[in-house]
Amino acid sequence: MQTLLQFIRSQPVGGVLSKADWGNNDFLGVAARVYKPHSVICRQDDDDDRIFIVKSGWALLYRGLPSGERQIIDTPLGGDIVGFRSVDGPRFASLASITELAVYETSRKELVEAVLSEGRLGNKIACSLARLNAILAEHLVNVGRRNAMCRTAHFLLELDERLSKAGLSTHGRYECPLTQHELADILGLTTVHVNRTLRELRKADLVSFRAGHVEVINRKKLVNTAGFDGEYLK
Amino acid sequence: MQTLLQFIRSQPVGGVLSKADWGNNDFLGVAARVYKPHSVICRQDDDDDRIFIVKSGWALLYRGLPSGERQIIDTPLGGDIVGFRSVDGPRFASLASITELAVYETSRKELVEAVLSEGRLGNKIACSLARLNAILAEHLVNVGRRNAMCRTAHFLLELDERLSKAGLSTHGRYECPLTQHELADILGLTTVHVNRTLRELRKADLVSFRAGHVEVINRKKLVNTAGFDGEYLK
DNA sequence: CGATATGTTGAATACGGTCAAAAAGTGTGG
DNA sequence: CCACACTTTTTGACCGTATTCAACATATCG
Repeated sequence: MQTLLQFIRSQPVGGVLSKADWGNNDFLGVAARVYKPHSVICRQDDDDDRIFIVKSGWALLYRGLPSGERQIIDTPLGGDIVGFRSVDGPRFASLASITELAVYETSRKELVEAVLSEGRLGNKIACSLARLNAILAEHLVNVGRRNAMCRTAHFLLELDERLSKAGLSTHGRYECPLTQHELADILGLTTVHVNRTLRELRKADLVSFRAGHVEVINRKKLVNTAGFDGEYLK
Repeated sequence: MQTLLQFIRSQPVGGVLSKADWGNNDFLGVAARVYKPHSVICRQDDDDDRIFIVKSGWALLYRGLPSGERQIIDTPLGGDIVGFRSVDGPRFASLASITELAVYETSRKELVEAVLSEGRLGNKIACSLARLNAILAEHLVNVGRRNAMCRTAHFLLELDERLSKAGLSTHGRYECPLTQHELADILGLTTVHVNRTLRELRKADLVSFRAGHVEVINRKKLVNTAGFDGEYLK
């Protein structure tokens, strides 16, 4: 289980902060909160300045369009920062829990103050945002230049890699609470086509996703068809 | 013309750094460099740790795929940071100039050191990365959930907004050195389809892009069809 | 058990891709 | 200034992946 302290001490800052520096849970007005499954934690266009660091559980960060469609930007997992913006103003994405979700909450104001007075935290935040950048860039490549098969394969491998680090995936097997509809909104596809693509991936003995359980069957072939290189997740 | 000092002093840090704090051009081992048009400045998979801050000119940040296709991640413009990663290791994107490109170059090592010792810089970097995040997220929405028309319209409006801030666009008119092929790699389309889409946008009297010159014809209608809201660019 | 969300399948359609060729623009050197 | 090569833009015909629409099956949950 990742705590805020662990987050701050984790790579690449690598434990330069002592426990005494920060305390454990009560550092910079941070509140630990737990949300029920399928709660909306913050809404696009809201004007609060809360910032979240995911402790455990699954969440969705998404943008809704006037047409009613939505694009899921990311599925933040343990240790990920959500909601840090360059300036104050209305949020441009919503955050919702899928499973029960534990988060640390602080405010932009407080976090910026802490960053200003403690360079190590600033560095940690910057690195964390840089990683998120890399993930978003890869999602962009996925949606922009890979077909449904590769795209889906790639995302399932990304999840495997991200969950492995939290000990939530072993030997290519992990629990994934996403529905096919949510998967579609992540991959820029329709629900129907996601369904067909998953069937093909199963038939081709590459990866199986059924009843919330993902199982990588032939990693070599899967990595190859996805064109996956996990370097960007470091 | 945006200088590094201006970048650091710009919103949202807003001039909290005095000129004396940083000097002008010689702060943290920064070298100002100028690249010729169509130079490759750094390559995907290279293992150097250079970081760039764009001073002036147009650049492309892109990822190549095994198939030979590529997805352009962003078109960094004045003040944007390029190449900051969470850890050392091979780059996952290439950077190339389109026009003559002036950049400040430093290294990850030096920048991190500076961030650690000076919170205001850390905050500035974090905010800059947060803004880049928002741009990438919007690109993802664009490619994932908008059709060719909206997508193209949206991107041309984004450029208008970004260039306006640098004084490079007035009254919806700006010079854009991108080829239709490059535009295609940004939008996740083919060159042929970009060509047809631009023709339609022109015929619909929304926006015209010819011979490197963009002209917003009917902003209201254009904003509407694109579903554009520039909030994310702040 | 009935209601609602999720998953599955088929048939028809459309948006954007592929292939191919020509036209227009740009730059270079003789 | 023109000839030549090359890049960029434009257009047409055809094709394919993913969407749309519709119906039904299967979980899930109060």
